[in-house]
Amino acid sequence: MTIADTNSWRGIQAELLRRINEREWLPGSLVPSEADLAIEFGCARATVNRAMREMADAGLLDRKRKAGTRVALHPTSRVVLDIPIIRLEVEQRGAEWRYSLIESSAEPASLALTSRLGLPRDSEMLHVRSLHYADNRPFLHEDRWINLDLLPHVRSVDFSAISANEWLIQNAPYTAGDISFSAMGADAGLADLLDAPEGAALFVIDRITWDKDRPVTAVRLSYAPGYRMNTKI
Amino acid sequence: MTIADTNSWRGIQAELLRRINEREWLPGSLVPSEADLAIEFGCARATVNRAMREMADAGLLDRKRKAGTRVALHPTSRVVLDIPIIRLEVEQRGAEWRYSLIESSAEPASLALTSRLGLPRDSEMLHVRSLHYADNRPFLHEDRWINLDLLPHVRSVDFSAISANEWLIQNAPYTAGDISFSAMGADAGLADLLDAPEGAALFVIDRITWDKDRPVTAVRLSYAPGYRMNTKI
DNA sequence: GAGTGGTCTAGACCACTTG
DNA sequence: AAGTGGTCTAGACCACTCG
Repeated sequence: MTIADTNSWRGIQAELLRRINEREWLPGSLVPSEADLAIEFGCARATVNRAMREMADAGLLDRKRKAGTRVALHPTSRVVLDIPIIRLEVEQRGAEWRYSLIESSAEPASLALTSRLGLPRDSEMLHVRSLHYADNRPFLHEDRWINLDLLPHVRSVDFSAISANEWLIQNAPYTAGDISFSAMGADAGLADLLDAPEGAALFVIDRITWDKDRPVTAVRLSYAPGYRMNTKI
Repeated sequence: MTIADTNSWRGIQAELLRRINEREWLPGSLVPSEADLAIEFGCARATVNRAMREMADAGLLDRKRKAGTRVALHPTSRVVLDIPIIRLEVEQRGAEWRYSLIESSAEPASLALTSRLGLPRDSEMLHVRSLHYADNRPFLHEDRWINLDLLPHVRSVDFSAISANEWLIQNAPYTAGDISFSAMGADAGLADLLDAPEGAALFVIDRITWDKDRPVTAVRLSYAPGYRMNTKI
């Protein structure tokens, strides 16, 4: 029928998606077992498994041993965001990237921060603030705290030559991270830096990364007004 | 060594991740071929493939035939967001969900919208606006346009009884979607509806869904101030 | 041309869960 | 107890792409 009706796993996946999309298989209903589908499509069971596993990962199917496979009741759409290095993000937009360091100094971190990170209160951390530009217009403000216990030699890095964002990606591996996205009104300081009116709505990303339960860095990225983060389903 | 050093694909993947995280394999460097790793781990090549494929999907490895596999230079972190039905999102926060329809009427859509959707200009679409509440406080404003050509019987749906969000998920399959996230200041109308000051920073999701190149619906979700979208890496 | 990853097979055993 | 998905194997052929 379709272009991909070879008995490849992609072709099978496309057919299964069709049956779900066209309501041939209703939400919540039991679908045939891998073995049966393998017979129907004339292929090995592993091929059917390859097709269905991805759909289960994507939340379209619910699979349980013995109980079999069902079409998911609430197909929560799963969105994948790629968060690149800021320099690359700017350059991908066809703009020229520029960067300027505002401040880099070791300071005792706030109680709010140390408690979130599980560090002793008043721990000294490296506070790095900088601005990233796209075509000489402010693009985002990076406000970062780096764990000096974990990365002591970061004290001697010259963050006017390389952005903290990029240095960390290349030098500080992490195993987990928490991210949150929100909207905030620009305070006077941010408004000035981003060349925006005070109170302007800013898109904000807060991220904390961990290396096996030890915090690496906490950062807030505040984008200049008008920024959109795009993706596809 | 580690807990999972059985020669399962998970164990192998953990070991590969360790080599990357601990800089045993440097970014950009060539890693052994699947065949060599299979010998090293004493398993079948398919098992190594299973471990590495996922890492390539996640952006940690770059794989090319003949050229081999390299550790990615810029490990762009990949974030997965689950976007559930709004009712479930509210209930998952432990709040009581309530919903109120503001408007539902067939109207000619703006040129901006019809051109984005690839519809004839002045096409009539169903415009549905509603408010979702969490514990009786405004949670988000849903402003939606539905393609009447594709879904003619939507005219007779009573959107005061079921939210457009939920009705569409259950009745209108889609095959693709564009999503964008941004921050916007609340205009007078939204401020009033969301019980927020005018100009307050709102987190906004714009989404257009398609069923094989035919637009299904375009929606803007404007969240009340303070909303955060959280996830993990 | 040759090396690498992409995929498929036929079979096997196991883990989990339900009846 | 039995059915289902999860995984692994040994082998095979193919597609791609680099040298």
